[in-house]
Amino acid sequence: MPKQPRETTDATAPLQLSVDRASPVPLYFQLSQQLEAAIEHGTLTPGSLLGNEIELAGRLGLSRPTVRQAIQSLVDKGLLVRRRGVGTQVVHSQVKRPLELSSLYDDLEAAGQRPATRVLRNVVEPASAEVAAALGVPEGSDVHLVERLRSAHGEPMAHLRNHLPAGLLALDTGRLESTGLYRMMRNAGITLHSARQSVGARAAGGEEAGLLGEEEGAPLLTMQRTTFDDTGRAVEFGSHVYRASRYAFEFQLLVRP
Amino acid sequence: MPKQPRETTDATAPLQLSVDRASPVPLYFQLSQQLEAAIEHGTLTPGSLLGNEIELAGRLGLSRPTVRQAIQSLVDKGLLVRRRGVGTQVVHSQVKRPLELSSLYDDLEAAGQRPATRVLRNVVEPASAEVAAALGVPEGSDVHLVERLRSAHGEPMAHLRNHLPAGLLALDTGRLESTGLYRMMRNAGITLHSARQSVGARAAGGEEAGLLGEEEGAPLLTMQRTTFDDTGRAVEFGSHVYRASRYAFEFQLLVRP
DNA sequence: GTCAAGCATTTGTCCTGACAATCGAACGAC
DNA sequence: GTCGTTCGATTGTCAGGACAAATGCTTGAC
Repeated sequence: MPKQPRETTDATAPLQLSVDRASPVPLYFQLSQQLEAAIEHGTLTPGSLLGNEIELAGRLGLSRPTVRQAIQSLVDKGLLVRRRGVGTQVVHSQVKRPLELSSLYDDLEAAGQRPATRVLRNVVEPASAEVAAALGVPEGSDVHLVERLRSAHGEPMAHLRNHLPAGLLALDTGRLESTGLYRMMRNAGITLHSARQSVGARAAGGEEAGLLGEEEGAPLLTMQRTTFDDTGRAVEFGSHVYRASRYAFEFQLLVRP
Repeated sequence: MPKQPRETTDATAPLQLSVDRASPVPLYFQLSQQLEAAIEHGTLTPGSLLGNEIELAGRLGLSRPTVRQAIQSLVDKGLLVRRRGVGTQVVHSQVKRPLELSSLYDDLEAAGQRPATRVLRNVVEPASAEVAAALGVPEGSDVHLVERLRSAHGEPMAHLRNHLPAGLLALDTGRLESTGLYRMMRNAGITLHSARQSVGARAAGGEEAGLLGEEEGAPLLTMQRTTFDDTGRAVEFGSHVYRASRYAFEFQLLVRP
């Protein structure tokens, strides 16, 4: 019998895919964005095959490496799975968003909570041993200390203490009260890259209980975090305390093979 | 004046790099491993230039895309930084290990703590609504429930409740007491891929306080986690409670650009 | 009927070649 | 001296081709 092509359900066949070669946006990125949108939107359903790379490249007028680069970026995000001899499938899960360096301000804002910030202290002081070690600066050298109380709906949520290397950023108190620290850093051209975090819990002491509006001894969620930019330089060391009754960390981990 | 080459400190020049074309290990992987080892070992110091890709390719008898693939994998791990027009540098930081899906058992063992596990329950039961939603199975269908108490140095550390889809894994009580759940899953050929976590804190209730050896009302660290394998299937849903006085989560986040 | 071998399909790896975009430094005009 | 300009160096993007390896189905042997 003459060859009968295997019954493949190429889910991209009916899909509107196109690239604009005049655009300055890289071709592989245009393609990966369209595929990601189709997955997000449900046009590409979980488990559906993507159609083989060579045919896809031909249909779009691209080379195979370019198509592969687009697909690979989505595989890295955990949205697609490739299997040799089989094809590329949309991942099967509830998993959607990749992990992000969570910013309390952004988290609250995304939840529609209208965060408010009160700056308690905004000073330059000599670095303690702990801060110096975390930031990788000499002990006793100048570092910024920013201490803030963050609320939502008028209720205190968290007490934030952050140390930053001096001179990294203009830390205007007004801006600190109207936006988040991470956003300020990004706007200053600092690209955040990685962070080392430690999350624990402890009972509230008398002073912080009063500050946060909790009973003494109430459980608090604590986080210490050192954040690094893309050159590996430490740009922030934070010691935060959250009211456990009002906040929990949510995040997603991707395992690198 | 005739061209004077820019003073580049190509740190790879004195480095012993070589690839074995007879090996079944991909060339780019051989190279990336050697570079990673050199970084880990300190032979490649933070901030040092890597030497340009074309020259490196020529020196090793490889093509540029292969070298790029090796370098890219290390960039993805956060060990290297590329800058157009400048070169590729070893990242500058304390950051070394990429993030991992932390396993309490492995964490304790790595810390030399000799973890011990007592299995409190190991049963199959119908899935509650919460568990069914987390695992993506029908409500009321069979799921495994494993409840364990984990100790170190004879002191209880954490109370672990895990739900798994029925039939995924043979959950032998003996093995559960001698190793970790994640290790069992990996040994069964399940490749863990991603996890969605929520970390919070609360005060200990009377029952769990007794179980963990804490006072009632003592702060506890809680974690809920759904883990997915590489096909996006949920393979585990855990609700864990840790003694805040004895444990904190440490992990590292990498930000995807 | 069952199991092994073969085959088509698809991704994985690797090569060569080309041009664009960006960065840093040297150079020159003022 | 200071500020643009130019230029070399380096990574970023893209093309097209070739072969290897794994998978799953089909076919054939027993």
